[in-house]
Amino acid sequence: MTDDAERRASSTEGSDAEGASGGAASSEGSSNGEREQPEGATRERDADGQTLVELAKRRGFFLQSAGAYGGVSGFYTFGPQGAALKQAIEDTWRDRFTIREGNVEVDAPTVMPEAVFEASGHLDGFDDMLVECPECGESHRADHVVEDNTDLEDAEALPVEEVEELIAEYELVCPNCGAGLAGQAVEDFNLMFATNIGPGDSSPGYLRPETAQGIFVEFPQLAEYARNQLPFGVTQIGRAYRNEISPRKSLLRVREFTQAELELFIDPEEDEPDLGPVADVTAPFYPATEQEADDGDPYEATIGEMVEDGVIAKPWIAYYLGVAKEWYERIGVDMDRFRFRQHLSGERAHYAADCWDAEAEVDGDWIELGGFAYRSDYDLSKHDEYSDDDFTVFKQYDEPITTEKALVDPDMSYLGPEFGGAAQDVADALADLADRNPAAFEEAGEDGEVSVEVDGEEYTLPVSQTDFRVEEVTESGEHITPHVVEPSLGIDRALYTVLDHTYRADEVDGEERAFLELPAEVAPTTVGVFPLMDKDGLGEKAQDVARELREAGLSVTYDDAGAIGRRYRRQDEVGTPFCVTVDYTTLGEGRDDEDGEPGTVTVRERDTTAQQRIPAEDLVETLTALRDGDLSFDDL
RNA sequence: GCGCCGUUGGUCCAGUGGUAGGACAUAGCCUUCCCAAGGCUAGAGCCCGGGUUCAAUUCCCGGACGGCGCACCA
Repeated sequence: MTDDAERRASSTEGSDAEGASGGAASSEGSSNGEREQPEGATRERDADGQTLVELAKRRGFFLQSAGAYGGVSGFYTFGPQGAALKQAIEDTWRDRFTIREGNVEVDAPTVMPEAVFEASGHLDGFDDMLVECPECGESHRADHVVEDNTDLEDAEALPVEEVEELIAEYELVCPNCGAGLAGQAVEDFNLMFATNIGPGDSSPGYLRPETAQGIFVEFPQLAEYARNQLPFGVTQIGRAYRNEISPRKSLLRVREFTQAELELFIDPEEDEPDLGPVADVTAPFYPATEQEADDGDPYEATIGEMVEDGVIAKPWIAYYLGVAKEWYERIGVDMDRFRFRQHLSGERAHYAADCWDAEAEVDGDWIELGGFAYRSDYDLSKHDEYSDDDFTVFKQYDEPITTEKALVDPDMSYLGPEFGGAAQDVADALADLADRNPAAFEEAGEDGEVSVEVDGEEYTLPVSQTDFRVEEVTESGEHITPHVVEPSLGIDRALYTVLDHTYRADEVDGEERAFLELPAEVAPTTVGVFPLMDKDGLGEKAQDVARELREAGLSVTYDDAGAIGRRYRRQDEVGTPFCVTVDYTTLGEGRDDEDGEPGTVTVRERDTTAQQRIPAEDLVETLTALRDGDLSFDDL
């Protein structure tokens, strides 16, 4: 999982002259403009990063943490709006990837012992040595500099001091400018946050750099819960931590973030997905071949086509790309600024057969939103090797297989006195020989002798002492290590992208307006309730309405401060899709009778600012249906 | 981590070697029966530490934080 996308994007699209541009947004006029717009309105899509960060802070989406103490780089606090939005996004992810897929969710600790990360490879893989050139200032991987210029192959495993000595000894130079690196300090850094478990430092622990290991280490028990039936999927939404050298770009590059991951455990020989539900899903794809071609471009295709054409090698990956595309669209990511990009061969981990990233264009750069990797049996095999537990499942054959098998059961009371310390090794060698070459026993006959070699020494003994025999053995199955399919999505980046992609600026009655076109399902607040003015009992009535809506489970904001237009704009800026206003007509005191029936309220839609009058007693039903997408505003 | 630039009410900015001003926002009152209107009023700020100086928000040094570039991103 890399952020190569960022690098690639900024190098091909030119440096984004950042910062100063001030005003909002680039692309004029909206595509997808099926909604009616206020007359004369020009609607701008997309905020620049500065506008968005300012809105986020001012309106309570997110802000840098601990500002009172100078702030700390790479950590953000979600404010009231942001926490609600994040929760809503997580809820839709859970709905789609856990519930609707029939998977189960777990919640593992964020701190785990060192042994877990030895097995996972993070302890070595995340521990890099850097040396900086005194002339040109470029930083290089010190271990790579040593490996590339000496016969040493595993400099990464050496202590920092030794690497420094090696650089001096071989008079190694900067790969960039050729200046000598001798005497330069080699800086050690580990991207994992380290801590101690319990008192003292005898039990080191680390904050997990990804949530996945929390699932992998519990595989033996999780397989038990799944009654050892493949395939089964385990999901987790949780925090992960990486001590990034240089956090950047607001929420897009942070030190603590939320991942939503699914680990699907499959039998690689049996389990294939049903592509039916996603075969017709279209998305922009950017395969490796297109990226490497001089005139290559992303292109639109269906999931089904991509599998048929063999571009997506693994049907399981294709399946989850389809699921993810619909999910991203559901939470408000603009599909005109979205694509699936295949990892280049040099980019993916050695165990990954095929790997695709979901990417979104934000502020002119393509950023990684999530990764879809076929991880084979890599993770489970590693934990099987490093831990005491068994990370396989027993797979029953359709029919039990009965074979003739040559077996020995040597008489240890003979072998012991005869061969002393080598007795056990001799017994093992006999078992091995029987399996490989039973003829050695059969040809010697009951009264013959058989010989095995252990550590270069030949041991000979009578066949009669080995209890050699050929038996029918019935095997009902075998132990296999499941393969893992992993869709892994970053929630924070998704949230930032949604804010960026749903930001709109237009003009209503000559006044500028900024709003978030958030899908009703994820909007932090579903409905704002206002009295037209806070007098003559309007306030009391509106309070009643708000209370009733809250009791029905809707997320409601009540506001009676200032002019009505101001209150609409407040809700627009945090993406509240609907506002309800109680006026004199509601109370049955309408002064001009053109304006609706007594007992009705106005419902105003955020995106068009259009209004409809509906009876107050229908509000719960109507707004719930609007939120859930069972009713469109135009049908009111 | 290196380099360049920056940091002034909630937000965005102006300005100054004698501790600051605006816009928007916010709160209160008045007005107004539907889109940031108007009037009056109020609260709220010079990132932190050190140095120079009679005096530092301002000048110098360091730090933190931010933007950009480089590096890093298993």
